[in-house]
Amino acid sequence: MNNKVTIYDIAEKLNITAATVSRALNGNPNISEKTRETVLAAAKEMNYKQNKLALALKSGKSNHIGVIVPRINTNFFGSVIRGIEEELNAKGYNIIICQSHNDEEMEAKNIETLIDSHVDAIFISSSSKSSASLQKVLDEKIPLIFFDRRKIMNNVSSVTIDDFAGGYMATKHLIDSGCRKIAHIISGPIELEIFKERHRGYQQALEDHNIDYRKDYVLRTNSSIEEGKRAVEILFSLNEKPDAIFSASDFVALGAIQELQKRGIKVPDEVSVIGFANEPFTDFLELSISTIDQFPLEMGRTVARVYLNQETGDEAGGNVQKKVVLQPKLIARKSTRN
Amino acid sequence: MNNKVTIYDIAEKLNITAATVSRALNGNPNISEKTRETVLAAAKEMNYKQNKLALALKSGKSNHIGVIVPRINTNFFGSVIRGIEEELNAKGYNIIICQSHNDEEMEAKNIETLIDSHVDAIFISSSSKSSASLQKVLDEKIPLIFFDRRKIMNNVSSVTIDDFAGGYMATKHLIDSGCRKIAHIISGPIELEIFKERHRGYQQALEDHNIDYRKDYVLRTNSSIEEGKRAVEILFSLNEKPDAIFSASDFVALGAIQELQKRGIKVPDEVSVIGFANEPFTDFLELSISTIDQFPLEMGRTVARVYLNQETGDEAGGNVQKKVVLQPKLIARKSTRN
DNA sequence: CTGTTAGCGCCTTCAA
DNA sequence: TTGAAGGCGCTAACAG
Repeated sequence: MNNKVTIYDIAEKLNITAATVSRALNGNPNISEKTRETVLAAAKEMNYKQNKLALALKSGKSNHIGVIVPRINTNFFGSVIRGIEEELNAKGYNIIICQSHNDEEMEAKNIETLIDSHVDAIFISSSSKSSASLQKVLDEKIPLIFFDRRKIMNNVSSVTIDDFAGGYMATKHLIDSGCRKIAHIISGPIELEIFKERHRGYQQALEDHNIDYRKDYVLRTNSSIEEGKRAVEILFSLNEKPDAIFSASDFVALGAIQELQKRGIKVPDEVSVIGFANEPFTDFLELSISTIDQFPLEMGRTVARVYLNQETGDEAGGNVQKKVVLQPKLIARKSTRN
Repeated sequence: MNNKVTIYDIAEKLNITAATVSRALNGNPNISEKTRETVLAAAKEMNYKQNKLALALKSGKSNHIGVIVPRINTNFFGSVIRGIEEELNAKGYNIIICQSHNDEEMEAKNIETLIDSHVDAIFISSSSKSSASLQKVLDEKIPLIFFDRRKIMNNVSSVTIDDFAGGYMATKHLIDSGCRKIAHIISGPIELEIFKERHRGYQQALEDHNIDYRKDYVLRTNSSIEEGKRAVEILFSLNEKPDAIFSASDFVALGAIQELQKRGIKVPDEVSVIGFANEPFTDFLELSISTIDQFPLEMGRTVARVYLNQETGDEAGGNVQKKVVLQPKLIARKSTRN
């Protein structure tokens, strides 16, 4: 029952040559209608299946796409991947997923593996400061597309959200509700564009509303609940305590809220808190958390489409790379006043 | 800069033959130390990289493993995949992920694609009632391993948790805390083993404590927050209202709690609620949700190990398939009394 | 120890 | 319209 039927088997049975079988199977026009039908019938009957490995070797195209994310078990990345998959599966691609765990070395290794596997393209939300590994991808002439976390590189398409706008709208939302002493938690490596931009949006919003930027109101942490608690400890040991917190991560926002409540500080009445990413749990809580939606599913679909477009459009000529920027959306919930 | 160096290029440069190069590269003992060193040096210098596609075609082994899950963007499956990946990447495998969306047809299509891609094995948390597609995998002599949601098939290893025990301990926990009118929500297709088993555990616990099984206390839903709310609507329109709910899904448990609270029913004082899966959000809530932990990371790692073992152990002879059953753990939180 | 040959399964010129 | 031949890159069997 093991399926090892090749075009040679079909050819033999039909007393023709493998080349003809190949032609029939691939819709090559230089073949008589009759032979084509015969071949197709035989192929079906013999339960023939094209060996994609042979095809890949021959054509140099594997129909596999590599996707690298920091981690898979978060709603944001899970949804992006889902979007990519939906779009790409329909076109006959499979996706190979790698996790970098926010580690530059691991990411480099993932890239290595994917190149080795001859993927047709790599989509990445990069955790690297250096672009060395990424450059390798380009050197191999493998299309590279950034999503969410991009780096500045030539000839590389990207799909991101406008993190500056996200930071701005979060901060403005706090300001509009009357907050003036707004802290910001940079909940990830400041080297990454996304955090820089969110921070920049924060700064700009303050400036536009004539609020001084205070260095002691800006903290750097990792993205975890624990770190959110610690951040509050630090912020509330200051002489002048903040009346609002804009965290670049929902998890940190949650930790902050928990610590505030533990200290008997009322959210949002005394301190407003807003997060980033719209992870589902933010909506589950009794005190639901205001946040910024990044439309991950849409992002994933867009990444896939950008790739497909630039593949088919290549001959048209020239630079087809594209920088798509999606607009984030403020989701106002109970952890902030309105 | 495009890297197209083959063993022929190396051979040519060194005035030897490709076969010798291959031998040197693969640690074949039949070769002089001197040539080996020369080849290795040249390979490094020329930045040679083995073409895995050619290797795959030649050997019939792709070093890709297909993984099929209902959906990827849930903590449970995300973590399982993470566990699989950790273990398998280290051994040079890549994993290809497919989502079935709980749809039998989609799952069949995924299987088809993976077979076509010549994956070395398929790991699946199956959503199918029929085993037809799964049988195809076996017909192709591709190792198949179930995790979480298994089906009864010969020659197939599986890694699951003891869902019966999970259902039993959840129910017993409610009974121990004084509940007697315990409802059960089967939050998924009853055709799936996992739900049958959890239900059986529920029944057994009732029986062991001399509590009658009431059909009107057992509901079937999908796994969503909305369905949890609806379930409460139905249960609390009964004459004799339950004093506890055991849901086979955390999401449904959450919905149920929200609806109960909306109705002014105190959780856990008037009604206790326990879920299943230990999704992270269950611990984030102010009223944290009691649940059953399934150790997804461990499950993923185990699946990978079972595969690796049965691959290497094959020669040893005979049936190496294995049924691993992990023990779940009760996580008592605030949504139940203790 | 090394070279020659053949083949994994497919596609694609070049001839006929 | 079809056949013959060669090659994608690698490995393994058989000679020498």
